[in-house]
Amino acid sequence: MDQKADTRTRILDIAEAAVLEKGFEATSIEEIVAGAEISRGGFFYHFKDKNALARAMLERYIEVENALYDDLFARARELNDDPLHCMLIGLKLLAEMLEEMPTGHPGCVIASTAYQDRLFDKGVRDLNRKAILAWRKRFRGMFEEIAAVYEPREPVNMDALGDMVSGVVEGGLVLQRALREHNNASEQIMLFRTYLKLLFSPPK
Amino acid sequence: MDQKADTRTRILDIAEAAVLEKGFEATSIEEIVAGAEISRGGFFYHFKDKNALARAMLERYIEVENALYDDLFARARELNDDPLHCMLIGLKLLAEMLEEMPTGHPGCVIASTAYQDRLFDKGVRDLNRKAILAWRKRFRGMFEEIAAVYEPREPVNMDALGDMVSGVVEGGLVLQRALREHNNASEQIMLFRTYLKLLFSPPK
DNA sequence: CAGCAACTGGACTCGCAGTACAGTAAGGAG
DNA sequence: CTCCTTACTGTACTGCGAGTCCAGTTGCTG
Repeated sequence: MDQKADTRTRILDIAEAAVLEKGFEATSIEEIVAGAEISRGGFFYHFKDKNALARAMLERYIEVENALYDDLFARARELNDDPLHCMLIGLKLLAEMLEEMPTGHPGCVIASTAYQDRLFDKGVRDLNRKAILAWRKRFRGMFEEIAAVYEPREPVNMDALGDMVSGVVEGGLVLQRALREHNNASEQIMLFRTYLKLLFSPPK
Repeated sequence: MDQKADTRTRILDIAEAAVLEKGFEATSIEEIVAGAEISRGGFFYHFKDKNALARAMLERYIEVENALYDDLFARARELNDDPLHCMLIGLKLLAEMLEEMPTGHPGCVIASTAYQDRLFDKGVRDLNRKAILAWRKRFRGMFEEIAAVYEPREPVNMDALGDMVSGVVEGGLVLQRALREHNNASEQIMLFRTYLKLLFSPPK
């Protein structure tokens, strides 16, 4: 029972590392079982097929990411109670965190899943979708708090602005992957921060 | 000779449509040859392997994309000679174009390639990289022209700002794919436009 | 008519996903 | 102490898709 949890987690760890490095499709089950030191039979005991693995990975990843955002903005809130400054500090922390991550942060998982769409079943795609919608809601809420204090200088769609956080991170990660540079994502976040500063500049 | 060009193009057309719809890995050669009405042998006559196909697709796509940007911003320039307004009009045109594209525009190809990295050889990855660097240069140049007339209100890294055009488009397309909505990319571009408006607001 | 370009078609290898199932070691419930 | 379940191991097999090899065909071209 405990064994089960251990092995399952070990499979997920190994699979996640491999998938982040080279993509889902390029990661063979053979390789995962070798890394986790189990048999092929053992793998299929835990996961019905590769789809089930993808689903479990996504679920775990989304939880981690949410906890990370919770933590990041909680720390930011402690540093400054103003919603705008809290957001700016949170994004700064996010940018710093991204820079410290050597081989690109997990955000990839979302884009990766999105781009291999047909490889996955409906369950996986829905999970992906829900995670992004949750982030939209989260950031939209924060931007509305800000807008209650700072009148935006230009009219903006709050849903789209919420999405822009995810979009800028994902876009930055795409650039980073393709360019094989290491700080594009954090630079993009820093630019997004200057946007917010300009958008919400004078308090009401 | 003409036949060759025809068939090659037909293969590329079919492959591109399939890859955009469901990803490179999920597109089998079997399916491509069925669509192009040739034999498997015929396919391998034109392309050494799937990698060569990917490379050819990317080359073609990058050319099309560059031509598209040339055209878009040339039209924008005709409408307004001021560099800032030219950029704003160009982005508006880009956003409109993206909205009119039913199943996501080719931009995907870049992200798609980036996320299936290890599947491809160095040639493909380098092509991808060069294309993004070319866009960085292109937009950076345009932003410098703008900055010569409009002092930026906040200090920004011009390379990063250039990348932000690609990043916002790619990020928007990731969202669009994952959410199965249809105008996220164009909305993100419109938000980026308001950023530029705010950043370069008062003329020197 | 020779020769090359542009194929067709079939047979084969290989790697990987997934199935099937028989067997086993360890721990708890009765 | 035995029975049962959980968490596996190990092997053997199917099926698919990529990629190779190659012999043969068709059509234009010098």
